[in-house]
Amino acid sequence: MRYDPDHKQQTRDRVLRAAARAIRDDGPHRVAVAGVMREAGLTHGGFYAHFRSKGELVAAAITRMFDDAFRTWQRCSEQPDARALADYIGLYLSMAHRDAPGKGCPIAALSSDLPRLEPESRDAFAAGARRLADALAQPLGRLGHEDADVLASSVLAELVGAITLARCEPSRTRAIAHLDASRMQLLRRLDLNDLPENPA
Amino acid sequence: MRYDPDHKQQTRDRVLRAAARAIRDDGPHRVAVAGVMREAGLTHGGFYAHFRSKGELVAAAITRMFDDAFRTWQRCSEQPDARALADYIGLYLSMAHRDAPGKGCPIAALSSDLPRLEPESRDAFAAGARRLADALAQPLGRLGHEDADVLASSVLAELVGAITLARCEPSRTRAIAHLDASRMQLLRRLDLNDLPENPA
DNA sequence: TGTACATCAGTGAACGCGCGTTCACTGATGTAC
DNA sequence: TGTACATCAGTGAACGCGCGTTCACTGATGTAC
Repeated sequence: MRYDPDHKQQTRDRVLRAAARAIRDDGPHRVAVAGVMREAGLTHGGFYAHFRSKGELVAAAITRMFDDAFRTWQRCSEQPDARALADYIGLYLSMAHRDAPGKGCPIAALSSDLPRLEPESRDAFAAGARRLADALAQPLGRLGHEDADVLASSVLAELVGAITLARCEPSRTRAIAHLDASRMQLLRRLDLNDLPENPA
Repeated sequence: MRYDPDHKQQTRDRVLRAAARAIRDDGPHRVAVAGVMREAGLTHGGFYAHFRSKGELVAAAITRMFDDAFRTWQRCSEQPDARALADYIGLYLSMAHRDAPGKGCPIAALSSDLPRLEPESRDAFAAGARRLADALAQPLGRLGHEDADVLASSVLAELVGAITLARCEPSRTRAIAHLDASRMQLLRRLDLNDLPENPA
């Protein structure tokens, strides 16, 4: 081994990170291999030393996005259940999230591209989405909600839909209205309205 | 005028119909002008007699999609308010809708492509989405819900999100579970559970 | 009614461009001696 | 410690392909006489 054994792995990671952002921002079909490599500080020719094809990159990047998304949830879930849910809803339905698809939830960022991707990517995506839905169900169950799985699916649906509507709306005022509407309805549905205001 | 004065208009309509389906199924960036023209029974060269650019086609097709989507709602809304809402929710959250993005709701079919489109298309899209949200608010208001606009936004978000989750899920069983979960939650939220079963 | 003609919707070859992919090469690195 | 060397991550020119767009042309049509 001529180079640090971690060297290649680190490069691959840089490429993946660049891809995960670019794919969410520009869509899997508009992202170009050369552009991703450039963002990672490399030239396009070296790409195939790390991935067998663009499709393989997309699938790997999707897995990575969901790992990041799950980490966001985990940070919230270090708090008590009600607080965790309310905080996650607040983060998810924020204008910061609306304005930065490249750093946000892969479901919202890639939803309509998904049916058009290769099976490899679709499976990575489905696994990530299930993991997130399952994670949300746990505090809901502990808080005494019946059919926590059903409720979690419904909550995730409203989160995804609300950020989608907010992103489709060029007017910032109206985008905020969509986010606020779903936040209010979700907090009411989940009985989280009596929480003290979050300083963050 | 050598041809029937409607002739060119009819051709343009055929192209638009083909584009509206293809754009929803394959995404605006994967749709090729030549393919749309072929589906309309023409060759690609004639395209520019009808549209100034592919971007103009996409914007016009988006307007058309929302006209179709709005007509679906209007058919439901010929019934009493509660029935109209329940039927629309049932149609929207059906596996038939999940399996045919090309004939379904443009918001769900194009959501993540939208931030990447030209302003012309974005504006056509926003106008269509507002029209649908406003339409849903009316029966909700008449049924006595406070803040009908807020509720309509929240309902539309859950509809869009649920069909999105169902389309991201390769397993049909799990896709049905997502649709059922949101249908149950929506009917409960809107107090539509005591309606007699719909024969359709 | 019949014929020559003007119109213009539609045709298809051609263009430049960006993309995914390949491949012969480079040069920085750690190792063997 | 110093030098020759083998490795291999990364380079960049080149490829074929599909796409959006252009344009000179065709031929079916209704009209003028």
